[in-house]
Amino acid sequence: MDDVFQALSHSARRKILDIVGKMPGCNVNDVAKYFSMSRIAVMKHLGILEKANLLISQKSGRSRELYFNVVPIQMIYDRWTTEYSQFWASKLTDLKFQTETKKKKKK
Amino acid sequence: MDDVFQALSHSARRKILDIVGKMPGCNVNDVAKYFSMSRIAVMKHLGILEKANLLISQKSGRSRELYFNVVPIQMIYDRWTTEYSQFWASKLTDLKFQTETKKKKKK
DNA sequence: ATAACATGTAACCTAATAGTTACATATGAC
DNA sequence: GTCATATGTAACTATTAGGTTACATGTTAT
Repeated sequence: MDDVFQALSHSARRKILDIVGKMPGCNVNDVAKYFSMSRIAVMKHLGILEKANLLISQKSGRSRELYFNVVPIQMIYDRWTTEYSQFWASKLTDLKFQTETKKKKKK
Repeated sequence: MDDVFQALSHSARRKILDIVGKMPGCNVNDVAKYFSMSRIAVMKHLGILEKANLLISQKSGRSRELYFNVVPIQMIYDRWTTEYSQFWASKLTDLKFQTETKKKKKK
């Protein structure tokens, strides 16, 4: 679980997930074009995502096809909707917490 | 958003959230008792959680009362249920897209 | 065969994490 | 006031993260 959260903690990696999610089967260079950092840096991010099982890759010829895997996210979703379900109902009605956090909300 | 995922990426911090969630208003030492690491290390974790807005603290006398805040988690939940909703139902997409996207990279 | 392309590996640098110990400050009990 | 308690701050260390450039390997096209 650490790996998944760690992988998702970097905006570049979440962006990669969005890109691959919209372009299933795209390769490393396709993804790297969206970033200003070097291709090697992108590959390291891909490696982290793959280690967290959020990406699946498959070699095809000289290129590597990338696929987004939603299962680990589903796992986290399940944890939150079960273990934290008690807080969802209670805190949603308490508007004090929401207004406090509304300003500092960013992407 | 980086802060929230980063905060959740360490199992000790997720454990802290569980502890504080079950003991609202508990203080730093109460939490530290659950860990073998030093109190200062625990305080650093608390600081990270507080910076991510997952914890709210309030001084009361000589101790600090801790509360779990579910709002940032709800924010993430919203993102996943909206942006990734396409993947939830059917995570297997046909392979038509990948051939199309690869041709477009002609330049 | 050779050139262009896609990916992989190695070595290196800087900054942030995660932890420690030692000391300082503030408060409640007596 | 004195002392135990609860928290806070400072300084240090080791490891990991995130990035770079240079070079190597494998594959497709001409």
